[in-house]
Amino acid sequence: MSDRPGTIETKRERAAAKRRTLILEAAMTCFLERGYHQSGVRDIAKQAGISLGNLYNHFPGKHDVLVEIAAIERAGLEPILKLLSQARPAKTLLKQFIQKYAAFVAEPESVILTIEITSEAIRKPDIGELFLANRNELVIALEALIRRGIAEGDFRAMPDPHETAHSIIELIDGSAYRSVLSEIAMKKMMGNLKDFIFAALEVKPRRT
Amino acid sequence: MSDRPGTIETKRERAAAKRRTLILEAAMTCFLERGYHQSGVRDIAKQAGISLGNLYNHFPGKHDVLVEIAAIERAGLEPILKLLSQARPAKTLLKQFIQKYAAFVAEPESVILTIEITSEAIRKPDIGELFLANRNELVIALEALIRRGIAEGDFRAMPDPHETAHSIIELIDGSAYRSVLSEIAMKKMMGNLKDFIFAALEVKPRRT
DNA sequence: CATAAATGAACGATCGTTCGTTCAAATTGG
DNA sequence: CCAATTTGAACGAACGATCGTTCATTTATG
Repeated sequence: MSDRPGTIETKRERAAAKRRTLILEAAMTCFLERGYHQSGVRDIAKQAGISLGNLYNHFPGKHDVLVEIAAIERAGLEPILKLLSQARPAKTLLKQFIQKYAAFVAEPESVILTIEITSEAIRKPDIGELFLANRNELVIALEALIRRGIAEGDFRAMPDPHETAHSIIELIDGSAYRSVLSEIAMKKMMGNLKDFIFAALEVKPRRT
Repeated sequence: MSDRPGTIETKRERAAAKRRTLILEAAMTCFLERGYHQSGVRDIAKQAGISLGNLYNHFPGKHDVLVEIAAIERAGLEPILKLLSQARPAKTLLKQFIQKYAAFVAEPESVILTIEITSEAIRKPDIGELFLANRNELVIALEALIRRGIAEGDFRAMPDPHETAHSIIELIDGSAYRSVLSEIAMKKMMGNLKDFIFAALEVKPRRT
């Protein structure tokens, strides 16, 4: 009974993991309030309630904090990915996808963090790749849904379902940005958004 | 003949104006290469080939340089606005608009500057308002074109042409961002882009 | 000669990071 | 099972660099 390395180790690790998430949450708060470049490492440490030096015991540097946040942020897409893989009618699923994805990306937190991350991604390859990888996962899933919809006769045969999937996501993203930057309720945009997307996808016209 | 204030003034003013544009171009170069927050005032001055202090004879501060650049950047939209007000068939005009606007916003310079400006606009109201004002001008013009197209029977009667105009622009912007960030030629996206937009607007389906 | 333009040193603040130190907890030796 | 030892989390002063801005001074111009 002299050594219970597992238990002992996890005790320390648990504490360290707790500190890490504490720092990440603090950093996210700072980045949201002041922006990435305007947030000093001291601000993050103070917000997290720990010392400046200790932050560097948990993260190699400021950049790595943002990388981790970028990873966490897009992890919120998982339930939406789950939704897309269900075996329900394509139209129904697409409608639900638009609703849920729009609600997710129209959160002010999400919009601001995404802009912050995007602007950093221009010159930091690791952040850019992370961003694109997550985006692509979503596009692939949506493309599969569209292809199924075409096969089942719900959607028209469009030239490039992959590009169409991109377009749909870019459309929702754009609306979400605008709703936050112009302070317009996303609710007010949803009607047109669904109408626009379905008009672009459906076989039949709206009723002339 | 001791004073010819008009001539003398304009001579000085011409020189000053030249310096101003020189500084703005230098700043744009810096912001593109390094980003706004990573570009120091010294970098801009050095790039412009003038002294640090002299920059402050022409601009109150760094922030004002970005404001001016934001104004210049979006001034490039004027020819596109002109296009939209022509008296040609709505379909033709829309097609040309998509082509020209896409070509304009898909320039890497344009994308990077826009992201840089957007991320700054979140917390700087004057930049945000400038950005939205220019954007709105474009939307209004496009909305007018869409309404005309509906009246002339080219486009379907959609619930909200203003929102539709927003959607079209957001769609093109989104594609442009992606073409730059993912290093995909905009040309490859144009086909789907036009197809998507026209499918969303047209009265008739594609041919079932 | 008066006035505006141009200069770069200097300012205080803040940046991201490193450092030596402290100290409680974990591990080991007896 | 206690004492000695090792570990690494926590700290905040300190570092050099750079930030945006100001200002006294020099240079050029009308």
